[in-house]
Amino acid sequence: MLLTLAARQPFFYPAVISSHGWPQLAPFEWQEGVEKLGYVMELSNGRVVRLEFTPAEGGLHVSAADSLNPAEQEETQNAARWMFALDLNLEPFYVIARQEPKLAHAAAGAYGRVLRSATLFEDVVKTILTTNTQWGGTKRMARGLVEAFGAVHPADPSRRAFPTAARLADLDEAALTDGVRLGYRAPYVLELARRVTRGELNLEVLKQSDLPTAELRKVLLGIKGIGGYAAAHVLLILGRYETLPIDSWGYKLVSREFYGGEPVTLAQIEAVFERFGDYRALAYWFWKWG
DNA sequence: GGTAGACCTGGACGC
DNA sequence: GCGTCCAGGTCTACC
Repeated sequence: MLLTLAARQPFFYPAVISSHGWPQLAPFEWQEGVEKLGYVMELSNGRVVRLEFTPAEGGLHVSAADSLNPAEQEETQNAARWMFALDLNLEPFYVIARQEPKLAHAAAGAYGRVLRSATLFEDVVKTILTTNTQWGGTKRMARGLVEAFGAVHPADPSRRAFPTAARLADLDEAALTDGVRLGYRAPYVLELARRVTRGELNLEVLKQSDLPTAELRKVLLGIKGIGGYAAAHVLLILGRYETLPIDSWGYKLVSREFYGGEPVTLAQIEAVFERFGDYRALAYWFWKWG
């Protein structure tokens, strides 16, 4: 199966790939040199497919070795549109970016789309895995979850999808601490999976939510393990850019760039980016540091 | 509302 | 090989 999906212009495939570290997290599989992003996805009917994303003229190619029926094709297509934010209109951001030398590259190179996973559940879990650990730890934990609990691709048992909330909800905590070594994050992931499975928290509706960003942020902060940084990161994924996802590295960058290396507070960082209004998180995320 | 300490892991380092 | 220290956000208890 090969689909060609048109993107709202401007669209630049490498800009999405390099938007953050997600291509390095299972079940993504980035193939350097051939510009190919693999992804194993469990469809709503339980079927596991392996997709490959490559750049196309004006958009994105989505290919699968598996043959898909029309409903499966539609689900795959919708997932790809979401993951690459093909319909996102970033022109208001580019208008701002063109006026700031440190952001001009973003407008010229169509930066601003942030790669997403197929489900918001997967992205929230991965965001929890980025907290209070180094990047190597995040990769290890994501890989561990996929290898231990992801649904197997039938034609290639070495490849698995990201585990669904329902699959994780059935586990006991020891499976996540002793098995995947999530550490103290294990109860957070477990509680999130159980809330989603019980229907107490519907993350997927947040993708299209009309809630004001402040309300959306409250919902995210209600998830154990999601604090200020993580909520802002999930909001960035959702296309809400009013809050800044500042981690400890971000403090260092802003300190060096704007405050002569002196220690800075979050309020000082927010003051720097306030002038970018509703697009301040994109301005921070794609700022040309140094 | 602000702050201190605990949480857990892997890596770096010294012995 | 072993022990110690540190980095990395969030939670909870406390003020």
